[in-house]
Amino acid sequence: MPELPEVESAVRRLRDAIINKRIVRVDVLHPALRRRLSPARLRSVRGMRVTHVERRGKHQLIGLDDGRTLHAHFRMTGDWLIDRATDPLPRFARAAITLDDGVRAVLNDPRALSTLDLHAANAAPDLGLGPEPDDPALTPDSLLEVLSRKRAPIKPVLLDQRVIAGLGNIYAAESLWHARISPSTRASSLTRAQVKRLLTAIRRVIARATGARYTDPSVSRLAVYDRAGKPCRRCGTPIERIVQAGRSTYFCPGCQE
DNA sequence: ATAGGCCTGGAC
DNA sequence: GTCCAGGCCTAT
Repeated sequence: MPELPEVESAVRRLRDAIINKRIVRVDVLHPALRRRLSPARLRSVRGMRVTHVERRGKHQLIGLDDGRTLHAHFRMTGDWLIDRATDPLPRFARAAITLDDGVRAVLNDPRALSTLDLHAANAAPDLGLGPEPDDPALTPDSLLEVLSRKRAPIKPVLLDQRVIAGLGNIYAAESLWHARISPSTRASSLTRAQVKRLLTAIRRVIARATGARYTDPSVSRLAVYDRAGKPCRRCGTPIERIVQAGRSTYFCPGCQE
């Protein structure tokens, strides 16, 4: 599910479900969660009240009233499903947090790659993130400056969360298509005009996806992602799929320079 | 920069 | 069966 827009949607639903409530029960339902913390430690959030729920990039930070922070990351296929403690658990439930009013937030994740971490009070985690796409401090010039030091192709650079927080494989490709920039262009060789178009495109793509109703990044409204062989919506040239840094990249060889 | 690993399901 | 997957870390 989850790039910035989908995580933002999930955070909003989670916030509505748990803010200012007390956690009365925590269920750890998949052994892979142990990779980050023991079930006993995760269960130690029982009894805490939720003070805030925030998103940073693709990370989710859940503030507890003892000062600790529960830190969730969906990786590839995670999502929050909000239901009631009396409901049957969803098929891919990996953890469940029950609140004092009977509402339950279920971490549902078919691939079980999601992570939950717990940070001590007064220990704000360093997430290693660059600016959010809508950060006013992010400007064509600041982005140009960062990209000028990157020798890799622009597409994998856009996946580097230290450059811009929250972009993932789909919206990086979509943004490059909108900006008419080839994903193979060396980041440091982008012109200022191209960087300006790219930033505008990123903001448009993210804003539009964030406003969309959460289902999946509904394939039909995507310009290039997963459209290999299909005609470019702008120039008709068949969309190509290549692999960069181990990830699929979709682009139009006809109108992306 | 690339490959492999984490996990599992779905499409073919 | 095989391949692919919206993320990200570690090792080579």
